[in-house]
Amino acid sequence: MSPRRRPTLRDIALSLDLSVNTVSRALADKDAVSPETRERVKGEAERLGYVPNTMARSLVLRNAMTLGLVITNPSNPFFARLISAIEERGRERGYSLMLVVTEDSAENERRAAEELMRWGVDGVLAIPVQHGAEHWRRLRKSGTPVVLLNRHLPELDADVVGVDYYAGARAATEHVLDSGARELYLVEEDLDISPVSERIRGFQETLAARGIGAPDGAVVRVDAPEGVPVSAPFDPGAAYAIGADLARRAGRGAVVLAGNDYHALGLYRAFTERGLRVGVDIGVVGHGDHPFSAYLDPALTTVRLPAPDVGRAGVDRLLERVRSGAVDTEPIHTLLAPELVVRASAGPLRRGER
Amino acid sequence: MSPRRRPTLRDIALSLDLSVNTVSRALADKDAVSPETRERVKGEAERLGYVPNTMARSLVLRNAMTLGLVITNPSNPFFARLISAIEERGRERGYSLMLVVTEDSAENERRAAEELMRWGVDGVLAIPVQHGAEHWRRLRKSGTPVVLLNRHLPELDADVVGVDYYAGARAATEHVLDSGARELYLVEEDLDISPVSERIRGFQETLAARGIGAPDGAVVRVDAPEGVPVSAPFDPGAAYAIGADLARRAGRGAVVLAGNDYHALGLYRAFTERGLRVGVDIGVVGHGDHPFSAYLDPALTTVRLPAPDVGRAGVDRLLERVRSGAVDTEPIHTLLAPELVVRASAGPLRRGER
DNA sequence: TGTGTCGCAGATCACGTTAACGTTCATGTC
DNA sequence: GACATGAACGTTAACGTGATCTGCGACACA
Repeated sequence: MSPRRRPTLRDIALSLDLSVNTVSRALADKDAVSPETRERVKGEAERLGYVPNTMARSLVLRNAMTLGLVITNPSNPFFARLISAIEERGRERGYSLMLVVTEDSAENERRAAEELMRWGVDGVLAIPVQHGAEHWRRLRKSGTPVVLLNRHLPELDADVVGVDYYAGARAATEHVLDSGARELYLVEEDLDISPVSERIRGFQETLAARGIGAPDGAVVRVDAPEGVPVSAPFDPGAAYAIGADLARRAGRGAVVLAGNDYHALGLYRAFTERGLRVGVDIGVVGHGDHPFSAYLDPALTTVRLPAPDVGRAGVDRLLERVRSGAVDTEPIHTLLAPELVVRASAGPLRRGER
Repeated sequence: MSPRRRPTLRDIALSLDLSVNTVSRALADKDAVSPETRERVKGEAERLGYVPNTMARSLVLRNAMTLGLVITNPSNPFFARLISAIEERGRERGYSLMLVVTEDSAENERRAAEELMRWGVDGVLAIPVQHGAEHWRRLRKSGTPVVLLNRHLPELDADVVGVDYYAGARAATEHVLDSGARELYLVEEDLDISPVSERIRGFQETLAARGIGAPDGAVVRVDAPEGVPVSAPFDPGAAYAIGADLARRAGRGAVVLAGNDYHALGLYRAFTERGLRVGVDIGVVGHGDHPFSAYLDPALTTVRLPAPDVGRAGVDRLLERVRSGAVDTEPIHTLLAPELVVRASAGPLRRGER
């Protein structure tokens, strides 16, 4: 069977001896069409297997009914859930989703913005890389609203929908302090992004507020995976690597907070291999509540992130911008509250005698 | 600043007193344009911030330069990596990606096919749900090639690019038998899809080939998450739930093969809670080599899936169909080889006295 | 000088759709 | 019978491109 041309309104019109316009109106259920004609048109459309051409429609209506999603890495479980939530919410609202993956490369992101601009998407949701916002500005100047997801961008005054990582870090830190621990460490990815800096701030301010001094080098940076093959998933390896050092420095009863659960997992192994029992000799708290975390041994105390809420709120905010056409009014920041999930990995610990 | 209309070819033409056509040719680097004119045009385009309109171009060129990806659940780590690889490969080839998430719902999938048809995408990659292929057939009949990913669909004669799960299950089973175990179980999701049936076949045929009888109910089905909230990630819970029963039935030295690493993780906990030491008293083998698996305690012996290769091969096959226009010729099945990763969870086990 | 050729540009049309505006014709009203 | 009304449809233009054809001047060559 030859892949023949798709039938168009014109084909229906020709076959019924009507004008293209009448056919269009009939199918769109607009008035100025008699019931009989409407039926005939719909029947013929069905018979011919007519499918409307969205691009042609978008061209004349000047709206693409499409949202762009620029994401760094779908293998981050939080981002994966974000994708699902965004796609679903958009679909409910009648929007298709164009996805671009940047792998945290500024150059890729620049090209992504350019491409979405060419498509004339109605709006863009982006988990931005840290540097460069000129492309986002250009996008907005052309009338396309941009909503930042999960990460704040100092150089760009745009709406942000994300998680209150500061609160998450505070809650985790306070919980650990309340359990009696006094020697705390924070392991974070070496990325200059707001979630990391906010968690660090939450950690440090909580300690300061309690008048507790952090040990030297309490905040440990883990190399961000660099030059990794594309689509490489998150990896506990980097945190594992620094776990050895941490195991040496930390006294009994110390607790290590990790910027994400994968890091926590790397620490588990590093500590276990050195004979430290997680949750007994040394505490670990994660961040993210990844699907595996509840099933680790010991079950990981961590901070649950409201991924579906962030996704939905992001879409809603974006569509509100699309609707109002107000691209450049005062940006709104929406930070959704995470929730501390207390399990077993943070204690009760044996207090330090060493 | 008002979100003013995007400049078009016409604006450049007007401003330079040229025809739209000449401007188009100049920007497209075609001949029949003098070098000076070309420079003037490009300069003006730059100055006005001109961005070509992909939809208009696609309309006249009758190709969308877009691929559709229909996926069940991005939270499956294997699928997440697939998304990355597909997006990247497509982008390298100049194609954008339209993503639709089905959450394994046949109705969603039907609508996804319809929507992609309306967009007139050049080709579709799909991880199909088990039932109903009429919408894929319609898509192909309209000239849009469809390549199935990871799952085979008996009712549809389409290209398939996936993983040789049969071989994966064979390799895992043989490894376990070679280690001396004789009591084997297989835990699989209760989904009627080819990866599951192929793994079951590989498991059973390997046992049969070695003349080893499988215990009653050796193949255990785990409830597929149903009615779960959208964007729910994979969950070890279901496997954990049946782990209790398995722990009772299985003798010392038995080994449980799991259909994916999340199931393996659920089993870890179920066994551990009952005092069984994984890798010592009872073996566990996973499938998927999820990023957390190497760091479990004990490290999970599992089957590594070549996600990036599947993604790239899928795009390549699809684009070959697009190029040749041969939508209905003999379908090609490409099964990529997985790789057994031997770690600690499958033994050496204590042999069964019980 | 005529003729062919080449470089460069404009004119025209097409892609498939929707919107604004016209036209036709039956019906109703006074 | 003159005129307004309104339903049902057609005509035309437009969205922003790209392809094809045509036109025109300059130049080389016989």
